[in-house]
Amino acid sequence: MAEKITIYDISNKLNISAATVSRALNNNPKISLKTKELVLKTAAEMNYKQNRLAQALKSGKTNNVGVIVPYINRSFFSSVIRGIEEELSPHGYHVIICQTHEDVHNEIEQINTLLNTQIDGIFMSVAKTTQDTKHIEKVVKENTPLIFFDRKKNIDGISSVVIDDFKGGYLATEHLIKQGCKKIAHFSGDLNLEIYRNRHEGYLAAMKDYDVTAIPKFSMQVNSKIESGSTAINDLWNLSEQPDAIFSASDYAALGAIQELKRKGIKVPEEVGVVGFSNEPFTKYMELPITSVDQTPVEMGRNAAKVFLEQIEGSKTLSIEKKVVLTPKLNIRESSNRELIKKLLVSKE
Amino acid sequence: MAEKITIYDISNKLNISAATVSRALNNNPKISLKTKELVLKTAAEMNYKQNRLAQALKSGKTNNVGVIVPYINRSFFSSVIRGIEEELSPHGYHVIICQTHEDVHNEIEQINTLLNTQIDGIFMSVAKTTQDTKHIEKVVKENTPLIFFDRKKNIDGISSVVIDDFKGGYLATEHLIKQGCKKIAHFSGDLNLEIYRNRHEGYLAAMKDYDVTAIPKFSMQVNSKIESGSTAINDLWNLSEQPDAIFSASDYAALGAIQELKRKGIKVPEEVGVVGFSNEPFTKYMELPITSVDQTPVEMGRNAAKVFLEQIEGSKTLSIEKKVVLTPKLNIRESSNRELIKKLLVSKE
DNA sequence: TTGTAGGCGTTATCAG
DNA sequence: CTGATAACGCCTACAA
Repeated sequence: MAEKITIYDISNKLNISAATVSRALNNNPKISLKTKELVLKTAAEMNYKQNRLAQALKSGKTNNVGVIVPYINRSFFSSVIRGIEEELSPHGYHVIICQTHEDVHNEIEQINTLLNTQIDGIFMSVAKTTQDTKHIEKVVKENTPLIFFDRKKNIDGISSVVIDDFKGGYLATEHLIKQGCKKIAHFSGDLNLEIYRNRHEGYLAAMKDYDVTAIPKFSMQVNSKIESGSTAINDLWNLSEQPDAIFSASDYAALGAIQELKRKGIKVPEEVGVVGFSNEPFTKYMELPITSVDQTPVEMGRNAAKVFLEQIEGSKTLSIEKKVVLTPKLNIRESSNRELIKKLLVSKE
Repeated sequence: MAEKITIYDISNKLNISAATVSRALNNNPKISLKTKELVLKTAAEMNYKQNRLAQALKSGKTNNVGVIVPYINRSFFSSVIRGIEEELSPHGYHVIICQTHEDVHNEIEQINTLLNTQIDGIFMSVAKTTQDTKHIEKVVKENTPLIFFDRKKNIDGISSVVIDDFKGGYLATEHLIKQGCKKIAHFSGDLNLEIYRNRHEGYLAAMKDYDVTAIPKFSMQVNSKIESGSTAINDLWNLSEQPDAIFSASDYAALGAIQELKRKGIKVPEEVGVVGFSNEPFTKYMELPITSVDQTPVEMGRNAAKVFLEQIEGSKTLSIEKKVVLTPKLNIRESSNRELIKKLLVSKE
């Protein structure tokens, strides 16, 4: 049962032409109100459903967009996708997701199959291993709108939505300085990635602006892993002098640092303040909640979607490259909040 | 530039028919190796891309599936989606995501637009507010494969993949009993939902099997929120007697419980053991890591995908309803592990 | 206002 | 083995 019914089925039943049915269904002005209502009524009765596929083939527009991310179940990425979906869904778009597993080869593959499916646009955060960008440039050449979010490459004509990582690094460091920290260490990620370079530079700039000496040995490259954070602390504590604060470009490394400091009997934040980056869900649930820079992922997704919509509304030929930079938000929690701790201690006495 | 090129462009250039080109491209046996290779070569040169849309219109198969979840950025759901994507992607399917925001109206809307787009199948976890299931039955009537995961409704002919919530509840409770707990409380979720009823029954069954008295007042309905967990603890501590363990059907409520117990100066797990449910990422990062029942979401997604594949391979008419029940996994951590704590204490002395 | 006809890109059928 | 043709379901000039 439930044969697919088409506009022809309706037109036969009503003894009118399929064209008329089509017009009635599409609010075409060139049609009498009477026939229109009749068509609409019988369409509903016959349980007619528009075949968006045929429509898409005709119009060259599928109303589908693709989103390419490393892993869909990372909190950050799934939140961006949520933002994209929520912004685009009211406009009739569907979101197709693809994972690269941080592998360029998958990235290339995904882009190709997405183009085959005739999506109307692509949103992507490039894989860590992506160096060559021919596959990405190809998308632009085919006139398919492409929008980078978070992890981007600098390619002419491609819009992007990112957060101001420099500012994020600056805010985090400034906050630690204002808490009275004088010797602030920085755990950076892979400095080949722009985002980590920017966070690092934000850190250095804040140190400079507030006349705090940035000790070179205190800038360490640390993976985004709990163990790496612990190891880094041990490395630091093998030096001749130790920091009184850590600004980590990763929440996981920040967590590892806190765990290791605790093992060493060092008090956080009294002796060492810690700030992380990304505002991973776990940071706020900890017994000692971790201060972290929020990348506002849902907002990022929404903005990327808006850029896309503007891009397809605008004239096709004139595709303006738009660079949106969102301001990160510092969520101050106990791991860095000396004032709060002091108050708590006083109130307990 | 980059005009869309079709098989006709290739056929013109080669002075052969489009049909032959099509055959060459599709590994059709009825074609000479020579022409086939020629076509393949020039197709590559001309940068030809198959239009999957036209193919889909012709074949009635889009190679797209839809996944409907309450929120895509919940750890559990995004992990299920990951599993679905990873299992289906090698088979050439794309995954379209939809969110219901726990609202039936959105659910109905999403199902309709998905059907319009001619997807090949739907995966879904129903919204909490869903009572009436006409919109879901409609999908089956249209012969579109539908597979429930986690939150299902009992509808004839619909396959589902869930975890054995009863067993999850049983395992958690059994574990607490084996840790020496005698008065175990249970925080259940909304008992209108099957999953929570099953967890509750698992709890009761374990208590019975081990001859531990289940005190009715210790079975409480608690929301999946941190504050609700805290409140529940306060309620319990206003009773004439208190539990020595909590099995919470929610990790968030478990966390709230632990926080409140700590505020009261009650030691976890020495005085009160706590077990949660879902294995949310944060549970293992806590200073006191929380024991929790893992729902193996990625596996759930993979299995749902497999059921789908079987269903479309099999004859269309004979759609067998398949019920897959996965075994949950108890991750024992410090919040319930008295043995571990004892050892740690001894080693410290 | 309505009908006719052609085409979107592909594939399947039927001749040749 | 290859070519012509129709068809998938819809939309849109153009004609009536």
